[in-house]
Amino acid sequence: MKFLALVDCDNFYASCERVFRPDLKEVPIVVLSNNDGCVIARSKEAKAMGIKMGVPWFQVKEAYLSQGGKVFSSNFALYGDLSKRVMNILDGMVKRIEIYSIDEAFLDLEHISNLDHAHEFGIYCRNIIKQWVGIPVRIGIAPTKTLTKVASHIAKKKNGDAGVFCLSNQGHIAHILKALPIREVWGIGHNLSKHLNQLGIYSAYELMKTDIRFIRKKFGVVLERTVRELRGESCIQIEDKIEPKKQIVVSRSFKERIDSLESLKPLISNFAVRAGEKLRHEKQKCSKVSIFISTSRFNKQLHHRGFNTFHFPYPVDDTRSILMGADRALNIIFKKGYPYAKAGVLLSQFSHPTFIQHSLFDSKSQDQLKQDTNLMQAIDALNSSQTQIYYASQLSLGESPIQKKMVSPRYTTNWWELPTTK
DNA sequence: TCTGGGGTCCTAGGACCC
DNA sequence: TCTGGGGTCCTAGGACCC
Repeated sequence: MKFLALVDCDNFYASCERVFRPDLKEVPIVVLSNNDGCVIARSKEAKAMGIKMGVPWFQVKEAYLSQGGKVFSSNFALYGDLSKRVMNILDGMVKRIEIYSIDEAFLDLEHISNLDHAHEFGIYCRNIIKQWVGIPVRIGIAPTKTLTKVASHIAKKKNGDAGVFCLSNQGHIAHILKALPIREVWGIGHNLSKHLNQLGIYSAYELMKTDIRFIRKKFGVVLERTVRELRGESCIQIEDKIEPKKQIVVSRSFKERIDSLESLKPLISNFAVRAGEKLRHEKQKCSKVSIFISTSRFNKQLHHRGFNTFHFPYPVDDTRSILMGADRALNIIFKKGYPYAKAGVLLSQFSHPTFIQHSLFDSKSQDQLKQDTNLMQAIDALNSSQTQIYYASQLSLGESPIQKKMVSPRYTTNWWELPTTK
């Protein structure tokens, strides 16, 4: 039998905050989104206090803090670095690994054919990661990706267990799926689960037993794959090659509402500059830049969402072009009198930079294009060091519209913020 | 008063062509 | 000018994920 494993870090952001703060062992921890808006991670203790995922911070703040809970703004420099360390360890243990998200990876256990050995391997992995990085993980082992997700879900529920759960024989799988609501199945979100419930399908077991042609006809190929995977038929492969991105998004909610074009422009410029950096980092060029702006979802009276795309005549990776396109698109969608709460820049339709399609009307010579590339490289190099340089249209330093009041030190990625001992 | 950010895939429908 | 089917390409929108 062939096994896959899903390695999933427990309460990842909260666990990261704990790595350099042993004093916070067993203390409730929550981590907040940008602007300290809502809760995006909770430690086991915070969950036990009834703090829900995604809940607005202001709603729970008082009660939570008064009970001794600890809170952090998100510190992605730290989380990203600790994630890399975990993934590096896993990468050294198997031939094929798919890093699925910042805190999850699928492993191909092709070297293991025996269930007991798979279980032992899981425990070994878990101990090594705990010892070397300090992050607790749980591991689900099963014949398909969807079933490893189920196994990992069970491992989470079974507190005090080894944190490793294997799911292999049909009888055992059926038994587990009977007690699993479809909403918990990977690939079944809020809408699908409502729809399926209306058809009388509530448990993962009932879904698994539903006629596959009916599923395909009524819901399409995506759900069909899920059902097959629940039956133990592997349909979703491990993607161990890193595919180039197909789009890049930079977006933020604002601390305060913005209703003037003059205030919005520098913010959009900031997003566009950041998007350009990401694009060059990916070694891509884009043919489209889109801008979106929207009022708060919760403001029912003054509601407006704008979206517009600027098409470049040929693929670009030059920030100055992106800024120009972004500005044009923004001018088209902006409407006066609306309190905008969020905006973003989206780059898409990528092509590799060595592929240069010349425009009929483009008069730039090879030398000029080369100069542009050099300029961008120079700016990127400066900005990744201590020095920062800005485009005129960007917001000046010190006026960051994003609020982060309770961020922890970047212990592992910044020389000035290394942990110290007394 | 205050409600995240960054992705992917699939499908339906329109434009255009023969 | 109208008639008709079928194919491709593109886009917007909806669903999902962490």
